[in-house]
Amino acid sequence: MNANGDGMAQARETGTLGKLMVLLDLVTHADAPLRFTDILSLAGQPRGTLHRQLSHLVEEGLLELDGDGRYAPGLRLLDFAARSWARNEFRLIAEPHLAALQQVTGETVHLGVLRGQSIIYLDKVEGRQPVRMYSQIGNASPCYCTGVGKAALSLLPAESLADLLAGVNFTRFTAATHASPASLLAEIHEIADQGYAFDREEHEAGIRCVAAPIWSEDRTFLGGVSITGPAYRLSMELLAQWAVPVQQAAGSIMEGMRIRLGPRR
Amino acid sequence: MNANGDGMAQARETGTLGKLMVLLDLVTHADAPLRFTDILSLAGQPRGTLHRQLSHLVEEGLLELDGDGRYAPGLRLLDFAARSWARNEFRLIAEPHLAALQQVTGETVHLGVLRGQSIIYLDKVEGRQPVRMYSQIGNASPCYCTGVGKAALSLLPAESLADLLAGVNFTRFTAATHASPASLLAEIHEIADQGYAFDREEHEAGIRCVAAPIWSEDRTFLGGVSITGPAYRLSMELLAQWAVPVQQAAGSIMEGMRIRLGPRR
DNA sequence: ATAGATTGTTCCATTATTTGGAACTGAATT
DNA sequence: AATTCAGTTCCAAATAATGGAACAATCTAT
Repeated sequence: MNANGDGMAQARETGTLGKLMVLLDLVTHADAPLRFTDILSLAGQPRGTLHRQLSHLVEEGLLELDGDGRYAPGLRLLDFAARSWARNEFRLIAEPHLAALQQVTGETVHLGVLRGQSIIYLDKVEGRQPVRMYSQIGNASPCYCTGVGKAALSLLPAESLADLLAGVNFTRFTAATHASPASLLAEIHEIADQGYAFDREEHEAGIRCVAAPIWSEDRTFLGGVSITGPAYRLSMELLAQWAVPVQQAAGSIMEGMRIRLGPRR
Repeated sequence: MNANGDGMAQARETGTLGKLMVLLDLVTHADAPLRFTDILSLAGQPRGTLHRQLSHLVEEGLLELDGDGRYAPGLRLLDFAARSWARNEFRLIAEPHLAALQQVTGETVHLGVLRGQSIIYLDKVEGRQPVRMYSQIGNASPCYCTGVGKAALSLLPAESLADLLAGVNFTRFTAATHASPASLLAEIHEIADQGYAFDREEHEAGIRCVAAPIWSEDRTFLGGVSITGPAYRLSMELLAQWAVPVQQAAGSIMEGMRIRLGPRR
């Protein structure tokens, strides 16, 4: 049934929009296109209501309904996202610095921002092979097991950090994934001291990274840059050496933001 | 089925959602982030109403409000789009055929779908240099001046075509852009006969392409594949030769759809 | 083929949300 | 200090969303 697991996280105050977003989330997070009845049981809404809601989403192009009555994410989302990405100021500022960092290390470079409890990857510069485009960009990953995520968390004041972690559901992706707030907190203090973070195969087995935090003057904006690669090629010693160039890249990006965005607020 | 006998074009029946989408459109189509007052004048809504609507969009992450009170597209759109793209069945089916076509010609290959009066580019395989990711993917381009667009239009029955063109605003991007439905219609008949379409620098000066149409059995789904490149390298003679491989790729993709999606619809 | 179950769609009185005018706050400008 | 301008909050009235129930269209198992 509507086994929502832990607690009611849906205390949104966005009225009609909030209800529709829950549906959009359901459909876009599903592994395969959903039938009307699938959504019915997941959303727990009356049939009539759900039918109208889905119709509206389809009419607006946010969902698509195929001939077999299956609902899939709509292509209008792509159009919105393309614009959102192309004009994103932070990404535009960071772009050249990411490319430079990739040149120096030869490995894949990521740029991410903290949104809620997730890191959203805004850009990626890969080494050899051509990019499979949305492979990582736009992806929302957990903050507690990614380099960029932990770097961003290390910037938060203790109280906000506690609040944020209280809502996190710790999924163990690998043997190295932090399983509780306690062990994560200890590492985050360390990260705050040294100014960079590692991902020791915590999100994906065989993948390591080193990341440095990026923040705005008022600490409203939290994100990071990282260098990622396979563990067989990236020893922990090598990663530790790369902490310096990653921090420098982060510094350059912050400088770029200061200049471009001005001394506001 | 649109049993809409009378031609109420713009009257969307999506209630609250429709109004919010207008705002999202405004903000994502703007050249720069908009202030509250900018949106106020564009949207023509009462202040109180607009304020609540924008707040809801921000709270849901569809818009972002920076410290200077400027509204920009939200990053949640990226997350939605990444999923929408990654799981898109049509794109997954077409992917290998696009790569093959790129190998044969060495030029950039595009995959697009007709949505309303626009072509939305779903994928892109580039020749040499690494892809700048959202450069084209997700982009919505006019149907009347792109190869994929004209190929898709050539599949429409006369009446639907007339209806669609009635709503098109013919912007002349270059000297070669069709300026009226009349000249476009003539070319579309030709395209329908021969089974492929050219873009003779109609959208962007110096850029040519040849495209072949793709459709589902019931002609509900219309799209196309194209090979695009600079005019100095792609003579019209060369493009004409490539009509064959492009049509073959389109055929393979349609075959893939038939197998994967079954004889339904 | 037929009955019965399942799935999807439409209707409409009730209920809840949205609306929009107006009054309020705070910052920038004169 | 006075005046505009930009943004926010409030609440009765207008409007849209809700959800139960009836209806229609498919599927499934005799």
